[in-house]
Amino acid sequence: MSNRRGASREEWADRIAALDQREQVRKEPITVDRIVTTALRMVETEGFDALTMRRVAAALDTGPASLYAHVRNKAELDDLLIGALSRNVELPPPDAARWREQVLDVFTQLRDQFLRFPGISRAALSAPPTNLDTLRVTEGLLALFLAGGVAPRVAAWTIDAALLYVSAYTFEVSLRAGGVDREEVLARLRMLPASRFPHTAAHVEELNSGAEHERFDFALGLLLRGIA
Amino acid sequence: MSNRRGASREEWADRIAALDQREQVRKEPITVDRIVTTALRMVETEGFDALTMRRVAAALDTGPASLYAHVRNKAELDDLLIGALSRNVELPPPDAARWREQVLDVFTQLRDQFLRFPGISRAALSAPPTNLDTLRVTEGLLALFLAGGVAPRVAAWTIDAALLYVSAYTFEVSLRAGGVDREEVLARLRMLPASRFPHTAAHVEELNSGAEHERFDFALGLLLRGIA
DNA sequence: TCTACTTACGAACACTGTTCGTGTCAACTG
DNA sequence: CAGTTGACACGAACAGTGTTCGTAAGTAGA
Repeated sequence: MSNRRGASREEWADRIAALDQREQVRKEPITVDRIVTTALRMVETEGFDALTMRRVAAALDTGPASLYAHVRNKAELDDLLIGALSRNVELPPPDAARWREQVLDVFTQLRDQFLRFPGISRAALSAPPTNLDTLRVTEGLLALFLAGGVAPRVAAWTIDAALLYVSAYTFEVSLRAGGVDREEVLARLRMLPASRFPHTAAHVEELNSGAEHERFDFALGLLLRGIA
Repeated sequence: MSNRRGASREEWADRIAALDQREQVRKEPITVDRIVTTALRMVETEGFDALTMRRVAAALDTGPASLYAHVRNKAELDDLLIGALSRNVELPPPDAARWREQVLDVFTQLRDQFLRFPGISRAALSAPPTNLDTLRVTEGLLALFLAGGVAPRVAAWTIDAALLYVSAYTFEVSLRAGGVDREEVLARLRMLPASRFPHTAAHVEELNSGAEHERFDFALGLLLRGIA
């Protein structure tokens, strides 16, 4: 069994293999943090649809099975991404005098974070309402509303509505960005028969107007203005 | 070539096979309508996630490839579903005196249609803005707003915001329905440390309140009240 | 009767998330 | 120091997904 030459050969091979392993494989063990940052970079550059367990694993030079030791699910990974994204939102100390302004600022930060990682708002809509990092944001928002003298229930429901709107808005914007362009939509709308779509045809330009985030500001203004 | 006996045998077999075919296969050819109604029933009973090309095909006693002769994509099928759903929405003739009431009614119809087909709001968010059936709904809404004396641009943007909200709201409700129950969420929220989440902890009950569609009515009320 | 054309569909491709069993290494224990 | 334990890594595979290709079959027209 123990041929001395054979053994020394195996040792030899092992040592050579160990040379590469020490420098490449064993250098950086897989951690949750590395998974999340890799996934985030992936979403940022290629969109949420391009985020698959296999591609994250490949970016970490391993197979998909290795990820499941650190992350329960793809859903949990999505949740972690939403958390990491939420941590980028800065919460201002409440200033009762300009609470509406501060609230709008937080929602705008959230909007920009969602747009920075295209398509991730779908994960935000699916995320459980017990994510600690998103709860930090709602806590901060609640502080601003309460400082402004808004009743707790009204504050809670308004925050809820605005968060839903921000998610849906950014989701749609992300879709449009990679899909059909505005000109094509406009051209098709102009083809509508005035007989069946009188008002739409008459106001096509206004329907399709709203550069940048005018519609966003309008909608949030509506929500905040409605509060007593 | 033409052996009479052999020929008659083949004919015989063909006729027997034709007996079954005439009654089963050839009875109902595949059409777009049959695909859509089958898919809708499937979404209604099992949710949008259960809607796959393969399962629709199986319900029609065929393979998935057969669907692609009538429907370009899964995306197009989704679009057709949204169209069929939109056709269920009744548009009232504008009555300037009670336009807000009428608008709320249309959005409520839309909400209930979305909830009737759980998860389909995701398709609604992804649907192109040129779907003729959804344009019919927005045309009807536009008519109501304009009859109420609302400026076209304000009307268009408010409709847009409200549609986004309805989609997001129904999507979330559909998720919660099949997922974690309210009690579990409440229990977890009650565990939050008051040191880090003072306002959230203080108003847990109000945050989680809102039976049925109270939050929905509240949000739409906010949007409509914000209009001059 | 023979041809042209639309429809139907079995099989396969390239993906997806996820699990099982095995391997391999590090650190604690005798 | 030797040996065992336990956590981590991962190749291979499973059951799905949307979609395409090439072929078969049936209907309609000449």
